[in-house]
Amino acid sequence: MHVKRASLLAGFCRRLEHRRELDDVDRAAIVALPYVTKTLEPGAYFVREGDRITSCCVLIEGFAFRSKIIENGARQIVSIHLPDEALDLQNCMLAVADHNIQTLSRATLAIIPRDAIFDLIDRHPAVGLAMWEITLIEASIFREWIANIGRRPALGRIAHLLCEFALRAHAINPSGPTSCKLPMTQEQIADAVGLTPVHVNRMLKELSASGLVTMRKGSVFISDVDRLRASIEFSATYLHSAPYCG
Amino acid sequence: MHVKRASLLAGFCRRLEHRRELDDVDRAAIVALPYVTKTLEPGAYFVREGDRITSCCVLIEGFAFRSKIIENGARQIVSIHLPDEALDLQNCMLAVADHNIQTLSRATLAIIPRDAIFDLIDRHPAVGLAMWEITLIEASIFREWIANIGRRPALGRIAHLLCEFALRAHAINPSGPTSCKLPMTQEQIADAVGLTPVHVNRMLKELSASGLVTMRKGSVFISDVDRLRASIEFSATYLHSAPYCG
DNA sequence: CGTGTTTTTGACTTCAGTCAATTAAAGTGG
DNA sequence: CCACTTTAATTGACTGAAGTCAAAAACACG
Repeated sequence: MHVKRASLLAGFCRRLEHRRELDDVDRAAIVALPYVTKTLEPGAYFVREGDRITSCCVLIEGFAFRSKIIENGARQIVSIHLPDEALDLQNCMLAVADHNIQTLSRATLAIIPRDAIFDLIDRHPAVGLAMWEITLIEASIFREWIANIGRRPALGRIAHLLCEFALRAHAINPSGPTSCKLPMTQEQIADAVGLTPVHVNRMLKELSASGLVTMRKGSVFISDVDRLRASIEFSATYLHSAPYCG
Repeated sequence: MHVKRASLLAGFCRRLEHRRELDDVDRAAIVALPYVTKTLEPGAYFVREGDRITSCCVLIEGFAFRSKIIENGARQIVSIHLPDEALDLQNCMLAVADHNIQTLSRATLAIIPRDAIFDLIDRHPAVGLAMWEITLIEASIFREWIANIGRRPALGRIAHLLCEFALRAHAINPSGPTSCKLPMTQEQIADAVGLTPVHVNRMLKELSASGLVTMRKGSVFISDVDRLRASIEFSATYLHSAPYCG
């Protein structure tokens, strides 16, 4: 029997199918997308604000985040990305980047030429719709972050971030454990929730004292997701997600 | 000569064309979209978190905003809408609303059945792409709001909100004056920038003392947009907008 | 081991929140 | 047109959550 090497885009394809029913032709087209892979060290930039975008990256392995730098030099992280997510559909469609994209951990990407994406959308409307929906869910997450940063106290903000990450991570691998590791330093968490690293440290220690998380080696381990969720009355509707996320 | 009554969607159509070249057939299809109009009083809700969405509204006249309510009852406004903008393409595509939509001032809407939108996208891919781009720009604005709330001090946050509004308002009517009226109470501004009404009042008085704004009757008048922009080094790249907004 | 992050701590400051009362506007009805 | 109600804006005194600074400890890693 002939074994065909699986495209690294299979996971991405699965994510799309999650949103919209695709047929074999659609699936084949996604998996046949041309790409080159690249592996980056933690913290490496691969898109900077102002860049003209000529390709669209799918995160194959590892974690990444997007950020903005404001006038005074402060950084705000605006989203965190898990494997099999498209990192800059947003930038790609709009041609010029309005934010930076960086790796969190060591990560490998599949870099797809912009034209190939447009071509795919053109020939496979269902795929285009699925991609649109994915960007809409990202927008929903942005809204939740606005509310998180704008209206929740420090402890709740951090807990919310951790919950969201834990749920999204679990959604990738529903059969796995619910506890998980978020590979972010306290400084990065601070930049994601609009606090200072010192204050994040104080709050994390509180969560740690309640046995909800532990910290080690530039990562936070979320040990008791359920209790963490309950403690902040976390609602996952904004993730518009598959059943196991509701 | 036969005069055809113009569709109220002409402005919306123009907005789409701004993003993507459309042909006469596309244009005709947009303008021919079925709709009913509705006029709402200030503060009226027309979508609530959790609603199942069966239609998509275009704001014809007046202003509107979207908001979320968190566990403790606090409200966070996540976006502000101007005439000719689609108010819930986002919700519409995702079927269930993750946030509320309310009018700011008295407003009239064109309510378009969801199916008609899907049909339009289906038959006119260029229109679909233009709509997608519009939702992507909204996402870019969400990111900027995250950075605004997360990393700017109170005065800068408010000034940024005012600048953004002034620019977007001016973009609708480039020949008009740059000064403009934002029909929001100080409490609403507070909910948009993640502050308390009391503190917004203090900051607004500072801006007012510098001659940048005046307040009257539940509205803020932005009198000197250029100086306001300069004072916070406002950059409009995130609006991905037509030349006159850059 | 030594070096550079990352985390932790403590003392101190400040920006923004809270509370509560006052004033000012806008709208209503007689 | 004026009392009457309501909503929005304003003020001042006080509090407190989060920021700042700076130094020490703890890792992680070559």
